Amino acid sequence: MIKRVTIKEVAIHAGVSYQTVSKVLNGQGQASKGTEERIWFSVKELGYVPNLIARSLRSQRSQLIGYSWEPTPAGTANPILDQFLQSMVQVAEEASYHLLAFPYQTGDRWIAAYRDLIDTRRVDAFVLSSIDFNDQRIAFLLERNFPFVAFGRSNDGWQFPWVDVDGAAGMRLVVEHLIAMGHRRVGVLAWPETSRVGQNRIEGVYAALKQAGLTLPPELLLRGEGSYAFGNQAVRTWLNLEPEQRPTAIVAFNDIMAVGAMSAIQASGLKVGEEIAVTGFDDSPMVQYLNPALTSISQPVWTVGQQVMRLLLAILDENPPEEMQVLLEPRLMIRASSVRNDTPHLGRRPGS
Amino acid sequence: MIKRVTIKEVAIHAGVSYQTVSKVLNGQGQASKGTEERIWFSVKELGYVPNLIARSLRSQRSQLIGYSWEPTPAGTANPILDQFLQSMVQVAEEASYHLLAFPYQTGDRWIAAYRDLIDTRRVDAFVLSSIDFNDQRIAFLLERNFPFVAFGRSNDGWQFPWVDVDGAAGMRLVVEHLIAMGHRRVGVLAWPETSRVGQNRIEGVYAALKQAGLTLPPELLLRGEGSYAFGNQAVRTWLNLEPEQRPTAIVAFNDIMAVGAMSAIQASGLKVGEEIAVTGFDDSPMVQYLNPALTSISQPVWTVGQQVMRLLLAILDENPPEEMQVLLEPRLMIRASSVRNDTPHLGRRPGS
DNA sequence: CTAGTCATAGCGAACGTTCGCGCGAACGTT
DNA sequence: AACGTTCGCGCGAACGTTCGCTATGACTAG
Repeated sequence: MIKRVTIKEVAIHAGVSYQTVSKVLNGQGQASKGTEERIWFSVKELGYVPNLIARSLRSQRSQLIGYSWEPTPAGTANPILDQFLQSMVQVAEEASYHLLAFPYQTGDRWIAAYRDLIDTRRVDAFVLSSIDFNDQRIAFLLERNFPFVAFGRSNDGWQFPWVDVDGAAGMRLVVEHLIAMGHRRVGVLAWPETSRVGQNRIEGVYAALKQAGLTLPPELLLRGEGSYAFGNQAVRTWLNLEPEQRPTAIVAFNDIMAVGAMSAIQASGLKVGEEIAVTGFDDSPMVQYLNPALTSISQPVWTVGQQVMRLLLAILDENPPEEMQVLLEPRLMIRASSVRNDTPHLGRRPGS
Repeated sequence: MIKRVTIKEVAIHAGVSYQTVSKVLNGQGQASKGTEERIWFSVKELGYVPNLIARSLRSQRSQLIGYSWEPTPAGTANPILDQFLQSMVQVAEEASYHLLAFPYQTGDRWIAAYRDLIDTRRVDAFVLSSIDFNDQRIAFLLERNFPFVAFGRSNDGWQFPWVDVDGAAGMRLVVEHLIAMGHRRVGVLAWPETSRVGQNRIEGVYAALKQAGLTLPPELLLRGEGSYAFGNQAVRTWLNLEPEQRPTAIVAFNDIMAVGAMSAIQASGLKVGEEIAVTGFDDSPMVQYLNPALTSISQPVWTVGQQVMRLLLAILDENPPEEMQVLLEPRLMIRASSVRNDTPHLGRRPGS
């Protein structure tokens, strides 16, 4: 590798001390018009670029933001990773920060990962995702007073900066839509009770039902790990009920369960959309191409990523905004899986 | 933030010079058993962790590897990003390297991004993906003699380290499978001729056909941008041909085109799998749950990521292996979309 | 005319490491 | 007893910056 040109060589070339070059470069304005010009000329001439590591050593800032995320289990996709990363990286770069990816650790080894990155001064802050109740990462970082922003909420008692999508609002949209389509018995494929995200979403379901004077019978609420198999099995159970006991619409907390549900319905000879409505959550890229296309909730992932990073940069800049909590609205994507053919046009175009 | 403990404080605590501490820490073995123990004790006692930035400044290595990837267009998913990143990050960490993500740039602004990261000494190497013919990133890095490893091949004339999946082999597997299922007219939904990946794959198709004494009539080869719409439209065209002119099997170069194809077939009242076979490429997570499940080619993404990183680390370690080019075999996932119900069991279980 | 102010620029030090050199003591050899 | 080797460790310097203090000269105000 070629020898790099340093600030000292620029100084010699411009006939000043290297400290003066530094000042001009950082706009400290302690130089006459003439020397300033000479220095800038030398910089161009020699192709000088400041060494970020030396700068970091001096400033005690790495300009790096650590992020680690839960790998998706085999056979499932992470529908938001790409956008989330791209949006964060883009915003970060404008402030000459970069994202440092580090391995996800299970058990209690994650703590060593975070601690090491802090102690070695490798990162200035963290971004967290997949937040749950009593999230120990948050407890840890709060205790160490180390900067971070979370994608997702945790315990109500904890004060920390987060950006989240309003899952309750999303479910309200879905359920209101289904009620508008004439459904009265809605089956819900939900998360385990321990899930913070799941609790939020189920509240939205209850709220929308209540507003319409409806209830959710216990047998129409099934909780599971969000797999195809679970969705499929759950719906088979429901289809074995007496016809008037069956749900006429099924609301799944993710797309993959919805797909499992659709499959079970179709296997029983019923028509999804026509006879039983199905909805998902996340609006995974492929669901618009299913047959029928799946109604789903689309999260504003790009905005989430941007906001997370903007918030974090503001905090790092010692310039935190008033509002450290940002709640974003999801969008309902109405498609054929929840609309009967004889239903009039709804205003929102399905399919995109 | 709390004041960090430095090597000098350890030295004072252990009653030696800080340089001696450094030597013990790096196993230079210039210390007696006694002092060594004292130093280690002090390290534990004070909770000393070396400052990576200072170390970097001295060693002129950032221990960071830059990676930037093409964002997927809206409505499509990146089926391999998660695994690719996770596998790389995991291997990198074992050698105390980390991955630095930076924004993807279009036009010719990408060059500034790579140049800056090199010039500011922010990264020690790069990983490249989405490689094509005459890839200017490769030309640039080769010229600057800057370390990198590519996921994908480029011009045959260029010598550089890469890891790739044998797309030709993948297509041979698919086509041989279809031929074994009795198909003689295979329609191909391919990439544009300018695509390096596409060229490789189409060669596999030709090879398999030739071996079976078959040919690919020009009208059964359509090239496009890999979208649902393209796959859908192309198949509609084919279905308008005279019955004996139609393909009985359709091979798509990605899953989303295959889904478009399936949709067109089903819309025409034909049965996918039974009457027309369809296959995809990438084995995107959801395709196993389609109805019928889609036969596809699965890339060993995890292995690719590991090999890319191992190769890169070996190069950075000045210890490059003999073989700087690694070609990995994909797997054919046979599912219902390419198998008639009356076909005997095939040995490989569909569905996973 | 003198004292104070301001613009300009230089200098020393520091950030936290690692590396190479060299010194003194202990040890073994003749 | 004199000499060479080895071991253990300290010291100075360097990596490439930035920051704060100070020195110089010119200009301004009283």
